[in-house]
Amino acid sequence: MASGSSPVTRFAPSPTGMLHIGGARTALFNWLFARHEGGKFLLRIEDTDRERSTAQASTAILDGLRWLELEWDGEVTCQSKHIERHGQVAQTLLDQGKAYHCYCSPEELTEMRQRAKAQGRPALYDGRWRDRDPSDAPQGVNPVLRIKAPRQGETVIHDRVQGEVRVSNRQLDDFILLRSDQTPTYMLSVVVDDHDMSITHIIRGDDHLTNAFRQQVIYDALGWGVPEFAHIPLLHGTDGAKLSKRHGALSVSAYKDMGYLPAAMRNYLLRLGWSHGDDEIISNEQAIEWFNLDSLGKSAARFDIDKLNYLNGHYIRQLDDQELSQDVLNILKSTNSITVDQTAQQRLLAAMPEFKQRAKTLIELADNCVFLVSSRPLPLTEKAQSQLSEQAPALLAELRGKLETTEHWTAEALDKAIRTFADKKGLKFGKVAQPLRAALTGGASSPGIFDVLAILGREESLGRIQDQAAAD
RNA sequence: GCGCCCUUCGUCUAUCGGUUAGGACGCCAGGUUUUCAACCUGGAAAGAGGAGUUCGAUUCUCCUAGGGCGCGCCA
Repeated sequence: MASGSSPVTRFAPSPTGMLHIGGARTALFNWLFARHEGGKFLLRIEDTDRERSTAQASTAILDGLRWLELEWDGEVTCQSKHIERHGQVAQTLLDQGKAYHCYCSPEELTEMRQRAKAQGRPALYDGRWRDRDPSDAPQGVNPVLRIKAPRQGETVIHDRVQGEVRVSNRQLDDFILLRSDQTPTYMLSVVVDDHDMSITHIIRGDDHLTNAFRQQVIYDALGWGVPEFAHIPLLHGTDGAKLSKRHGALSVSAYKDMGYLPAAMRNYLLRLGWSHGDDEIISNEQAIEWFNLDSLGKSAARFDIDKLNYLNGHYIRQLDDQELSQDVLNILKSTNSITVDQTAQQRLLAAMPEFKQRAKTLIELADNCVFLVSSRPLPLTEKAQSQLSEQAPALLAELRGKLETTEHWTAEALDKAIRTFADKKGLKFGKVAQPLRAALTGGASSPGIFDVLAILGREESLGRIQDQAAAD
């Protein structure tokens, strides 16, 4: 049983695709539990399906975990390395009469299931080779090895999330341990590996809940203690359907590309199925301090991008300006083919305190920053063009003359100068600010106009105003 | 078909038999204002349905409905 003072959890993905957010959350919970308990968080790649496993998927999963900053302990284990050991365990089961060979063909099994379904019985293997004399074995057929599952009574698992779950053994059949090519099945491999790796807590999606019964049967046959189970509810897409690739870009790397922060992602995922009273914004430290299995919910949750956006905005505002401007710089370089020189870099850094207040994602932040590093003359959006119609060019020409004489190019001084200018002209401040904004940014919305002016600097600002001002 | 799991505002959730059913996102209104955000204030918004247990059920039990998962020589 899971006694002892140092729990060991594991995340055991099969390398058949990207790490999606459902898997990411499972990893997060395992990681948090291990960190909270001062135990270990191990990573095991379940690659026994040679057909579908790929090295790329393996790499993608590892990259996803690294991005989320979920550090695993020790070396990554590959299940395929333990095949020999799995075979040995199967052999002892056979030797002890707890497993047997079955010579059924796939067609025979399919027919068996179909008939059972049609008759309203569970679609299970009927155990026809269980007590059959081995001398009946057909020639030239490689048998599979099946476990002798109990036929009476019931199998009970104690789950930290689901409670005590019991099922009649009539619902369990003599499932396969070793395929006809002698390779172990998932059911055997997980049990042996979890045991050999001294896993104390198995935290995984509740799509494995019914597997747990079968695994319990193996544990019992082997006389091994069973780890603690915690089957967490699955994540659903926005529409309530199962999370799948069809429901949008749901791999972890896709969220990275969309400009989400790992901290936001972790916070969001944590609150999907786990709670700590009314707390919503939970730091990594708090999460580790607070995480427990008892506060896990039992029902499936839908993915809600709005809330992720909100959290991401929050964490962007928390981020260090230096780090943030570097992120923005990288995005701008890769997406806008803009040459970002020294001044542009300085502008970005100077812009961060203001600009980070108004972005939900890194991508949005970078978009908002583009005008800072664009070279003159700026392209104008439709809205900017309308702001620059009629009297605006003349107004800007006049304003430019005024600003040229401004001694100190600071937000404070410019504030004063422009307000005075508007007053003298008998204009509402906005009537001056909007055309100015259009000239400076090429758009109709931006952070405070004085900040923009200060960030762009005297020369660039005056130049941009000049571009849109009426000729003398 | 058989089995298991789930069901509180649109969404994520709190509630460990007694609450005006709380918070958050989103939404609406107002404030701030120089645009967009951010921020502040206020508002609308929920116990799937039905039985039972109980002085009293969102909370416990059962049934129904709906949803999910599993039933592979996949993991």
